[in-house]
Amino acid sequence: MAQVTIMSQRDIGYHRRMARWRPDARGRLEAAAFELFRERGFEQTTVADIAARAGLDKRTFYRLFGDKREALFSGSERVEEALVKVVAETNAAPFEVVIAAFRQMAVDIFADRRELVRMRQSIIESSPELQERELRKTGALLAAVSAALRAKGLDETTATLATESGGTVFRVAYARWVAPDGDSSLADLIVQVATELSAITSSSPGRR
Amino acid sequence: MAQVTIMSQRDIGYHRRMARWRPDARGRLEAAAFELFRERGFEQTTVADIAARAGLDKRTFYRLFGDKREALFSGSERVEEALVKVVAETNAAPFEVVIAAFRQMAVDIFADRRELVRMRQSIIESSPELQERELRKTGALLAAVSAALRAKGLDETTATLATESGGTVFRVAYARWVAPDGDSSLADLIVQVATELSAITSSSPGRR
DNA sequence: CTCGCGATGTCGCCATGTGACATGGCTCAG
DNA sequence: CTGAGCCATGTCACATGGCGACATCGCGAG
Repeated sequence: MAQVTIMSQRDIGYHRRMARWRPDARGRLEAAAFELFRERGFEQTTVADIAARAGLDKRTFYRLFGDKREALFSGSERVEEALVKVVAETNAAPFEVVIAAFRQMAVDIFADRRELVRMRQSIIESSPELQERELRKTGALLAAVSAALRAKGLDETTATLATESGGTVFRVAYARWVAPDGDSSLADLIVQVATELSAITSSSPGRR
Repeated sequence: MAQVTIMSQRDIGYHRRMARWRPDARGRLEAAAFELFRERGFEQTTVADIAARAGLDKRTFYRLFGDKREALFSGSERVEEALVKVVAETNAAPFEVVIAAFRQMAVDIFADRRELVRMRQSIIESSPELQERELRKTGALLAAVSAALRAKGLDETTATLATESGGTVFRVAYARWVAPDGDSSLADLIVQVATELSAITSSSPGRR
Protein backbone atom coordinates (compact mmCIF):
# COMPACT_ATOMS: atom_id res chain seq x y z
CA MET A 1 0.00 0.00 0.00
CA ALA A 2 1.89 2.98 -1.22
CA GLN A 3 5.39 2.31 -0.11
CA VAL A 4 7.42 5.29 0.92
CA THR A 5 11.07 5.28 1.61
CA ILE A 6 13.83 6.45 -0.63
CA MET A 7 16.83 7.74 1.22
CA SER A 8 16.92 4.83 3.58
CA GLN A 9 19.83 4.48 5.89
CA ARG A 10 20.22 0.74 5.71
CA ASP A 11 23.57 -0.67 4.65
CA ILE A 12 25.54 1.84 6.68
CA GLY A 13 28.17 -0.72 6.05
CA TYR A 14 27.76 -4.37 6.69
CA HIS A 15 30.90 -4.10 8.81
CA ARG A 16 31.63 -0.68 10.25
CA ARG A 17 34.62 1.05 8.80
CA MET A 18 34.70 -0.30 5.27
CA ALA A 19 35.24 2.22 2.51
CA ARG A 20 35.98 -0.40 -0.03
CA TRP A 21 33.06 0.00 -2.29
CA ARG A 22 31.11 3.21 -1.93
CA PRO A 23 28.50 2.46 0.74
CA ASP A 24 24.76 2.04 0.38
CA ALA A 25 24.69 0.93 -3.21
CA ARG A 26 21.06 0.10 -2.87
CA GLY A 27 20.14 3.46 -1.44
CA ARG A 28 22.07 5.25 -4.15
CA LEU A 29 20.30 3.28 -6.82
CA GLU A 30 16.91 4.04 -5.32
CA ALA A 31 17.70 7.71 -5.18
CA ALA A 32 19.08 7.75 -8.70
CA ALA A 33 16.03 5.97 -10.02
CA PHE A 34 13.70 8.33 -8.22
CA GLU A 35 15.44 11.36 -9.65
CA LEU A 36 15.63 10.05 -13.17
CA PHE A 37 12.01 8.92 -13.19
CA ARG A 38 11.06 12.44 -12.25
CA GLU A 39 13.36 14.10 -14.73
CA ARG A 40 12.68 12.00 -17.81
CA GLY A 41 9.86 9.69 -16.88
CA PHE A 42 9.93 5.98 -16.16
CA GLU A 43 9.97 4.64 -19.68
CA GLN A 44 12.53 7.12 -20.87
CA THR A 45 14.90 6.01 -18.16
CA THR A 46 17.19 3.10 -18.78
CA VAL A 47 18.45 0.77 -16.12
CA ALA A 48 21.90 1.58 -17.40
CA ASP A 49 21.14 5.28 -16.79
CA ILE A 50 20.16 4.59 -13.21
CA ALA A 51 23.21 2.51 -12.56
CA ALA A 52 25.46 5.11 -14.15
CA ARG A 53 24.09 7.90 -12.01
CA ALA A 54 24.65 5.76 -8.94
CA GLY A 55 28.16 5.03 -10.09
CA LEU A 56 27.44 1.37 -10.64
CA ASP A 57 26.84 -1.11 -13.37
CA LYS A 58 23.59 -2.32 -14.86
CA ARG A 59 24.35 -5.82 -13.63
CA THR A 60 24.66 -4.61 -10.08
CA PHE A 61 21.28 -2.99 -10.27
CA TYR A 62 19.75 -6.31 -11.20
CA ARG A 63 21.48 -8.01 -8.34
CA LEU A 64 19.89 -5.64 -5.85
CA PHE A 65 16.47 -5.27 -7.47
CA GLY A 66 14.35 -7.83 -9.20
CA ASP A 67 13.54 -5.43 -11.99
CA LYS A 68 13.47 -1.80 -12.98
CA ARG A 69 10.17 -1.10 -11.21
CA GLU A 70 11.32 -2.47 -7.92
CA ALA A 71 13.60 0.50 -7.33
CA LEU A 72 10.51 2.52 -6.46
CA PHE A 73 9.02 0.03 -4.03
CA SER A 74 11.30 -0.46 -1.10
CA GLY A 75 9.05 0.61 1.70
CA SER A 76 6.99 -2.58 1.62
CA GLU A 77 8.86 -4.58 4.20
CA ARG A 78 8.76 -1.88 6.84
CA VAL A 79 5.12 -1.14 6.12
CA GLU A 80 4.20 -4.79 6.26
CA GLU A 81 5.90 -5.27 9.59
CA ALA A 82 4.15 -2.25 11.04
CA LEU A 83 0.73 -3.43 9.90
CA VAL A 84 1.17 -6.98 11.07
CA LYS A 85 2.40 -5.84 14.46
CA VAL A 86 -0.66 -3.73 15.15
CA VAL A 87 -2.97 -6.46 13.93
CA ALA A 88 -1.37 -8.95 16.27
CA GLU A 89 -1.56 -6.65 19.26
CA THR A 90 -5.00 -5.14 18.87
CA ASN A 91 -8.09 -6.76 20.30
CA ALA A 92 -11.33 -5.71 18.68
CA ALA A 93 -13.68 -6.71 15.88
CA PRO A 94 -11.75 -7.70 12.74
CA PHE A 95 -12.61 -4.67 10.64
CA GLU A 96 -11.70 -2.36 13.50
CA VAL A 97 -8.40 -4.09 13.94
CA VAL A 98 -7.51 -3.52 10.32
CA ILE A 99 -8.54 0.10 10.44
CA ALA A 100 -6.48 0.58 13.58
CA ALA A 101 -3.47 -0.88 11.82
CA PHE A 102 -3.81 1.46 8.88
CA ARG A 103 -4.28 4.44 11.15
CA GLN A 104 -1.17 3.60 13.07
CA MET A 105 0.76 3.18 9.87
CA ALA A 106 -0.51 6.51 8.64
CA VAL A 107 0.83 8.20 11.73
CA ASP A 108 4.14 6.37 11.99
CA ILE A 109 5.13 6.18 8.38
CA PHE A 110 3.19 8.54 6.16
CA ALA A 111 2.36 11.62 8.18
CA ASP A 112 5.75 13.26 7.76
CA ARG A 113 6.34 12.53 4.12
CA ARG A 114 3.42 13.94 2.26
CA GLU A 115 5.50 15.73 -0.33
CA LEU A 116 7.64 12.71 -0.99
CA VAL A 117 4.55 10.58 -1.31
CA ARG A 118 3.04 12.99 -3.79
CA MET A 119 6.09 12.92 -5.99
CA ARG A 120 6.23 9.18 -5.86
CA GLN A 121 2.56 8.94 -6.65
CA SER A 122 2.87 11.16 -9.67
CA ILE A 123 5.62 8.94 -11.01
CA ILE A 124 3.50 5.86 -10.56
CA GLU A 125 0.49 7.41 -12.20
CA SER A 126 2.54 8.16 -15.26
CA SER A 127 3.24 4.54 -16.04
CA PRO A 128 0.91 1.56 -16.39
CA GLU A 129 3.76 -0.76 -15.55
CA LEU A 130 4.28 0.98 -12.25
CA GLN A 131 0.58 0.97 -11.53
CA GLU A 132 0.52 -2.77 -11.98
CA ARG A 133 3.40 -3.18 -9.64
CA GLU A 134 1.78 -0.97 -7.04
CA LEU A 135 -1.35 -3.07 -7.23
CA ARG A 136 0.65 -6.23 -6.72
CA LYS A 137 2.55 -4.76 -3.80
CA THR A 138 -0.54 -3.60 -2.01
CA GLY A 139 -2.08 -6.98 -2.67
CA ALA A 140 0.84 -8.64 -0.95
CA LEU A 141 0.53 -6.25 1.96
CA LEU A 142 -3.12 -7.07 2.37
CA ALA A 143 -2.37 -10.76 2.16
CA ALA A 144 0.03 -10.34 5.07
CA VAL A 145 -2.61 -8.51 7.08
CA SER A 146 -5.11 -11.19 6.33
CA ALA A 147 -2.66 -13.86 7.42
CA ALA A 148 -2.06 -11.99 10.66
CA LEU A 149 -5.78 -11.93 11.21
CA ARG A 150 -6.12 -15.64 10.59
CA ALA A 151 -3.28 -16.22 13.02
CA LYS A 152 -5.61 -14.83 15.66
CA GLY A 153 -8.12 -17.52 14.92
CA LEU A 154 -10.38 -15.91 12.35
CA ASP A 155 -11.69 -17.93 9.46
CA GLU A 156 -10.41 -17.18 6.00
CA THR A 157 -13.48 -15.44 4.64
CA THR A 158 -13.85 -13.11 7.57
CA ALA A 159 -10.17 -12.28 7.53
CA THR A 160 -10.22 -11.57 3.82
CA LEU A 161 -13.34 -9.44 3.90
CA ALA A 162 -12.16 -7.37 6.84
CA THR A 163 -8.76 -6.91 5.24
CA GLU A 164 -10.04 -5.98 1.82
CA SER A 165 -12.56 -3.58 3.28
CA GLY A 166 -9.85 -1.97 5.30
CA GLY A 167 -7.75 -1.76 2.18
CA THR A 168 -10.55 -0.05 0.33
CA VAL A 169 -10.92 2.48 3.10
CA PHE A 170 -7.22 3.13 3.08
CA ARG A 171 -7.04 3.57 -0.68
CA VAL A 172 -9.86 6.08 -0.71
CA ALA A 173 -8.46 8.01 2.23
CA TYR A 174 -5.00 7.91 0.71
CA ALA A 175 -6.26 9.22 -2.61
CA ARG A 176 -7.84 12.18 -0.86
CA TRP A 177 -4.77 12.80 1.23
CA VAL A 178 -2.49 12.80 -1.77
CA ALA A 179 -4.76 15.03 -3.81
CA PRO A 180 -3.19 18.46 -4.28
CA ASP A 181 -5.79 20.28 -2.21
CA GLY A 182 -6.44 17.91 0.66
CA ASP A 183 -5.26 18.98 4.06
CA SER A 184 -6.80 16.73 6.69
CA SER A 185 -4.44 14.22 8.22
CA LEU A 186 -4.40 10.77 6.71
CA ALA A 187 -5.36 9.21 10.01
CA ASP A 188 -8.45 11.37 10.27
CA LEU A 189 -9.43 10.65 6.70
CA ILE A 190 -9.21 6.93 7.37
CA VAL A 191 -11.63 7.10 10.25
CA GLN A 192 -13.95 9.27 8.24
CA VAL A 193 -13.99 6.98 5.23
CA ALA A 194 -14.40 3.91 7.40
CA THR A 195 -17.59 5.38 8.74
CA GLU A 196 -18.90 6.09 5.26
CA LEU A 197 -18.16 2.56 4.20
CA SER A 198 -20.09 1.11 7.12
CA ALA A 199 -23.09 3.09 6.03
CA ILE A 200 -22.90 2.00 2.44
CA THR A 201 -22.52 -1.72 2.98
CA SER A 202 -25.03 -2.04 5.75
CA SER A 203 -27.96 -2.77 3.45
CA SER A 204 -28.89 -6.35 2.65
CA PRO A 205 -27.92 -7.77 -0.73
CA GLY A 206 -31.43 -7.48 -2.12
CA ARG A 207 -32.68 -10.05 -4.58
CA ARG A 208 -32.78 -8.30 -7.93
CA MET B 1 -12.31 -9.13 -12.98
CA ALA B 2 -11.42 -12.49 -14.34
CA GLN B 3 -11.97 -12.20 -18.03
CA VAL B 4 -13.17 -15.28 -19.80
CA THR B 5 -13.36 -15.72 -23.47
CA ILE B 6 -10.97 -17.54 -25.70
CA MET B 7 -12.62 -18.93 -28.75
CA SER B 8 -14.41 -15.74 -29.46
CA GLN B 9 -16.30 -15.37 -32.61
CA ARG B 10 -15.52 -11.77 -33.35
CA ASP B 11 -13.84 -10.99 -36.62
CA ILE B 12 -16.08 -13.33 -38.53
CA GLY B 13 -14.74 -11.22 -41.25
CA TYR B 14 -14.83 -7.49 -41.26
CA HIS B 15 -16.50 -7.90 -44.62
CA ARG B 16 -18.50 -11.08 -44.89
CA ARG B 17 -17.14 -13.59 -47.32
CA MET B 18 -13.43 -12.89 -47.25
CA ALA B 19 -11.21 -15.94 -47.19
CA ARG B 20 -8.31 -13.96 -48.33
CA TRP B 21 -6.16 -14.37 -45.33
CA ARG B 22 -7.14 -17.15 -42.98
CA PRO B 23 -9.95 -15.66 -40.91
CA ASP B 24 -9.99 -14.69 -37.24
CA ALA B 25 -6.31 -14.06 -36.81
CA ARG B 26 -6.98 -12.64 -33.39
CA GLY B 27 -8.98 -15.61 -32.24
CA ARG B 28 -6.36 -18.01 -33.51
CA LEU B 29 -3.66 -16.17 -31.64
CA GLU B 30 -5.68 -16.22 -28.44
CA ALA B 31 -6.27 -19.92 -28.76
CA ALA B 32 -2.64 -20.61 -29.60
CA ALA B 33 -1.47 -18.57 -26.64
CA PHE B 34 -3.88 -20.32 -24.30
CA GLU B 35 -2.70 -23.73 -25.42
CA LEU B 36 0.96 -22.93 -25.25
CA PHE B 37 0.69 -21.29 -21.86
CA ARG B 38 -0.87 -24.48 -20.59
CA GLU B 39 1.62 -26.76 -22.27
CA ARG B 40 4.87 -24.98 -21.42
CA GLY B 41 3.92 -22.19 -19.08
CA PHE B 42 3.76 -18.48 -19.75
CA GLU B 43 7.42 -17.61 -19.46
CA GLN B 44 8.55 -20.57 -21.46
CA THR B 45 6.36 -19.49 -24.32
CA THR B 46 7.70 -17.06 -26.86
CA VAL B 47 5.58 -14.63 -28.79
CA ALA B 48 7.15 -16.09 -31.88
CA ASP B 49 5.92 -19.52 -30.75
CA ILE B 50 2.40 -18.26 -30.39
CA ALA B 51 2.43 -16.58 -33.75
CA ALA B 52 3.91 -19.66 -35.37
CA ARG B 53 1.21 -21.92 -33.98
CA ALA B 54 -1.41 -19.53 -35.27
CA GLY B 55 0.28 -19.49 -38.64
CA LEU B 56 1.27 -15.85 -38.32
CA ASP B 57 4.25 -13.70 -37.64
CA LYS B 58 5.45 -12.21 -34.37
CA ARG B 59 4.90 -8.74 -35.78
CA THR B 60 1.27 -9.50 -36.47
CA PHE B 61 0.78 -10.60 -32.91
CA TYR B 62 1.97 -7.24 -31.73
CA ARG B 63 -0.36 -5.47 -34.06
CA LEU B 64 -3.35 -7.23 -32.54
CA PHE B 65 -2.25 -7.30 -28.91
CA GLY B 66 -0.47 -4.69 -26.89
CA ASP B 67 1.82 -7.27 -25.37
CA LYS B 68 2.24 -10.96 -24.70
CA ARG B 69 -0.01 -10.92 -21.62
CA GLU B 70 -2.89 -9.33 -23.42
CA ALA B 71 -3.61 -12.51 -25.37
CA LEU B 72 -5.14 -13.92 -22.19
CA PHE B 73 -7.36 -10.95 -21.40
CA SER B 74 -9.87 -10.43 -24.13
CA GLY B 75 -13.05 -10.81 -22.20
CA SER B 76 -12.77 -7.39 -20.59
CA GLU B 77 -14.75 -5.38 -23.07
CA ARG B 78 -17.75 -7.69 -23.02
CA VAL B 79 -17.64 -7.96 -19.25
CA GLU B 80 -17.36 -4.24 -18.83
CA GLU B 81 -20.32 -3.59 -21.09
CA ALA B 82 -22.43 -6.09 -19.20
CA LEU B 83 -21.61 -4.59 -15.83
CA VAL B 84 -22.17 -1.02 -16.88
CA LYS B 85 -25.47 -1.88 -18.48
CA VAL B 86 -26.88 -3.41 -15.32
CA VAL B 87 -25.59 -0.56 -13.20
CA ALA B 88 -27.29 1.95 -15.44
CA GLU B 89 -30.58 0.10 -15.42
CA THR B 90 -30.87 -0.94 -11.80
CA ASN B 91 -32.45 1.28 -9.20
CA ALA B 92 -31.46 0.54 -5.65
CA ALA B 93 -28.90 1.51 -3.04
CA PRO B 94 -25.42 1.79 -4.57
CA PHE B 95 -23.94 -1.31 -3.01
CA GLU B 96 -26.94 -3.35 -4.05
CA VAL B 97 -26.68 -2.08 -7.58
CA VAL B 98 -23.09 -3.23 -7.82
CA ILE B 99 -23.89 -6.62 -6.37
CA ALA B 100 -26.75 -6.99 -8.83
CA ALA B 101 -24.41 -6.23 -11.68
CA PHE B 102 -21.92 -8.85 -10.59
CA ARG B 103 -24.65 -11.40 -10.10
CA GLN B 104 -25.99 -10.79 -13.56
CA MET B 105 -22.53 -11.08 -15.01
CA ALA B 106 -21.98 -14.32 -13.14
CA VAL B 107 -25.09 -15.77 -14.72
CA ASP B 108 -24.64 -14.43 -18.23
CA ILE B 109 -20.94 -14.87 -18.69
CA PHE B 110 -19.37 -17.17 -16.14
CA ALA B 111 -21.92 -19.82 -15.24
CA ASP B 112 -21.28 -21.99 -18.30
CA ARG B 113 -17.54 -21.83 -18.38
CA ARG B 114 -16.31 -23.00 -15.07
CA GLU B 115 -13.75 -25.40 -16.48
CA LEU B 116 -12.38 -22.84 -18.86
CA VAL B 117 -12.17 -20.33 -16.06
CA ARG B 118 -10.29 -22.78 -13.91
CA MET B 119 -7.71 -23.45 -16.57
CA ARG B 120 -7.28 -19.77 -17.21
CA GLN B 121 -6.95 -19.10 -13.52
CA SER B 122 -4.26 -21.70 -13.09
CA ILE B 123 -2.28 -20.10 -15.88
CA ILE B 124 -2.55 -16.70 -14.26
CA GLU B 125 -1.55 -18.00 -10.87
CA SER B 126 1.61 -19.42 -12.32
CA SER B 127 2.98 -16.06 -13.37
CA PRO B 128 3.45 -12.85 -11.40
CA GLU B 129 3.35 -10.88 -14.61
CA LEU B 130 -0.08 -12.24 -15.40
CA GLN B 131 -1.27 -11.61 -11.88
CA GLU B 132 -0.29 -7.99 -12.21
CA ARG B 133 -2.12 -7.71 -15.45
CA GLU B 134 -5.22 -9.31 -13.97
CA LEU B 135 -5.14 -6.82 -11.13
CA ARG B 136 -4.92 -3.95 -13.57
CA LYS B 137 -7.75 -5.29 -15.68
CA THR B 138 -10.07 -5.75 -12.77
CA GLY B 139 -9.12 -2.30 -11.59
CA ALA B 140 -10.17 -0.88 -14.93
CA LEU B 141 -13.42 -2.80 -14.76
CA LEU B 142 -14.20 -1.42 -11.36
CA ALA B 143 -13.34 2.07 -12.52
CA ALA B 144 -15.92 1.68 -15.26
CA VAL B 145 -18.52 0.51 -12.76
CA SER B 146 -17.73 3.43 -10.52
CA ALA B 147 -18.07 5.83 -13.43
CA ALA B 148 -21.45 4.33 -14.29
CA LEU B 149 -22.50 4.87 -10.72
CA ARG B 150 -21.39 8.48 -10.75
CA ALA B 151 -23.29 8.95 -13.98
CA LYS B 152 -26.38 8.25 -11.93
CA GLY B 153 -25.60 11.17 -9.67
CA LEU B 154 -23.64 9.58 -6.88
CA ASP B 155 -20.68 11.39 -5.41
CA GLU B 156 -17.24 10.03 -6.02
CA THR B 157 -16.58 8.61 -2.59
CA THR B 158 -19.85 6.74 -2.39
CA ALA B 159 -19.43 5.39 -5.88
CA THR B 160 -15.91 4.23 -5.17
CA LEU B 161 -16.73 2.61 -1.86
CA ALA B 162 -19.74 0.77 -3.21
CA THR B 163 -17.79 -0.38 -6.23
CA GLU B 164 -14.74 -1.53 -4.34
CA SER B 165 -16.85 -3.33 -1.80
CA GLY B 166 -18.73 -5.06 -4.55
CA GLY B 167 -15.42 -5.96 -6.12
CA THR B 168 -14.24 -7.48 -2.87
CA VAL B 169 -17.38 -9.55 -2.62
CA PHE B 170 -16.95 -10.73 -6.16
CA ARG B 171 -13.32 -11.68 -5.69
CA VAL B 172 -14.03 -13.72 -2.60
CA ALA B 173 -17.01 -15.44 -4.18
CA TYR B 174 -15.05 -16.06 -7.34
CA ALA B 175 -12.15 -17.57 -5.44
CA ARG B 176 -14.51 -20.02 -3.78
CA TRP B 177 -16.24 -20.83 -7.03
CA VAL B 178 -12.99 -21.55 -8.81
CA ALA B 179 -11.63 -23.66 -5.97
CA PRO B 180 -11.47 -27.32 -7.00
CA ASP B 181 -14.12 -28.45 -4.54
CA GLY B 182 -16.67 -25.67 -4.62
CA ASP B 183 -19.99 -26.44 -6.19
CA SER B 184 -22.44 -23.67 -5.36
CA SER B 185 -23.25 -21.36 -8.22
CA LEU B 186 -21.25 -18.18 -8.49
CA ALA B 187 -24.39 -16.07 -8.27
CA ASP B 188 -25.38 -17.70 -4.98
CA LEU B 189 -21.92 -17.30 -3.58
CA ILE B 190 -21.98 -13.62 -4.37
CA VAL B 191 -25.16 -13.05 -2.42
CA GLN B 192 -23.82 -15.09 0.44
CA VAL B 193 -20.53 -13.23 0.65
CA ALA B 194 -22.27 -9.87 0.33
CA THR B 195 -24.22 -10.68 3.44
CA GLU B 196 -21.11 -11.62 5.34
CA LEU B 197 -19.45 -8.41 4.33
CA SER B 198 -22.34 -6.33 5.58
CA ALA B 199 -21.99 -7.98 8.96
CA ILE B 200 -18.28 -7.38 9.18
CA THR B 201 -18.22 -3.71 8.26
CA SER B 202 -21.22 -2.69 10.27
CA SER B 203 -19.23 -1.85 13.39
CA SER B 204 -18.04 1.69 14.00
CA PRO B 205 -14.40 2.58 13.37
CA GLY B 206 -13.50 2.66 17.03
CA ARG B 207 -10.85 5.06 18.26
CA ARG B 208 -7.82 2.93 19.02
C1' DC C 1 -6.36 -4.82 -66.25
C1' DT C 2 -4.52 -2.10 -63.13
C1' DC C 3 -4.70 0.53 -59.10
C1' DG C 4 -5.08 0.96 -54.40
C1' DC C 5 -5.64 -0.46 -49.90
C1' DG C 6 -5.52 -3.24 -46.02
C1' DA C 7 -3.60 -7.27 -43.66
C1' DT C 8 0.58 -9.42 -43.18
C1' DG C 9 5.66 -10.41 -43.38
C1' DT C 10 10.79 -8.86 -43.03
C1' DC C 11 14.48 -6.41 -41.03
C1' DG C 12 16.79 -4.21 -37.78
C1' DC C 13 17.13 -1.95 -33.39
C1' DC C 14 17.18 -0.94 -28.43
C1' DA C 15 16.08 -2.22 -23.73
C1' DT C 16 15.01 -5.75 -20.23
C1' DG C 17 16.81 -9.45 -17.68
C1' DT C 18 20.10 -13.21 -16.71
C1' DG C 19 23.95 -16.70 -16.73
C1' DA C 20 28.97 -17.35 -16.65
C1' DC C 21 33.13 -15.73 -15.68
C1' DA C 22 36.74 -12.16 -14.30
C1' DT C 23 38.63 -8.93 -10.77
C1' DG C 24 40.15 -6.65 -6.93
C1' DG C 25 40.14 -5.33 -2.20
C1' DC C 26 39.20 -6.84 2.82
C1' DT C 27 39.51 -10.00 6.42
C1' DC C 28 41.30 -13.49 8.89
C1' DA C 29 44.18 -17.69 9.94
C1' DG C 30 48.73 -18.85 10.50
C1' DC D 1 53.32 -10.20 7.31
C1' DT D 2 51.40 -12.98 4.08
C1' DG D 3 48.49 -15.79 1.48
C1' DA D 4 43.76 -17.90 1.03
C1' DG D 5 39.40 -16.96 0.27
C1' DC D 6 35.27 -14.32 0.11
C1' DC D 7 32.22 -10.99 -1.72
C1' DA D 8 30.51 -6.91 -4.02
C1' DT D 9 31.13 -5.51 -8.33
C1' DG D 10 32.21 -5.43 -13.37
C1' DT D 11 32.34 -7.66 -18.29
C1' DC D 12 30.50 -10.18 -21.85
C1' DA D 13 27.21 -12.49 -24.35
C1' DC D 14 22.56 -13.73 -25.33
C1' DA D 15 17.48 -14.65 -25.55
C1' DT D 16 13.33 -12.19 -25.63
C1' DG D 17 10.05 -8.28 -25.76
C1' DG D 18 8.46 -4.55 -28.31
C1' DC D 19 8.34 -1.40 -32.15
C1' DG D 20 9.39 1.55 -36.43
C1' DA D 21 10.06 1.36 -41.45
C1' DC D 22 9.51 -0.72 -45.47
C1' DA D 23 8.23 -4.68 -48.64
C1' DT D 24 4.51 -7.73 -50.36
C1' DC D 25 0.41 -9.89 -51.68
C1' DG D 26 -4.28 -10.55 -52.86
C1' DC D 27 -8.92 -8.78 -53.45
C1' DG D 28 -12.31 -5.51 -54.94
C1' DA D 29 -13.29 -1.15 -57.52
C1' DG D 30 -12.97 1.47 -61.57
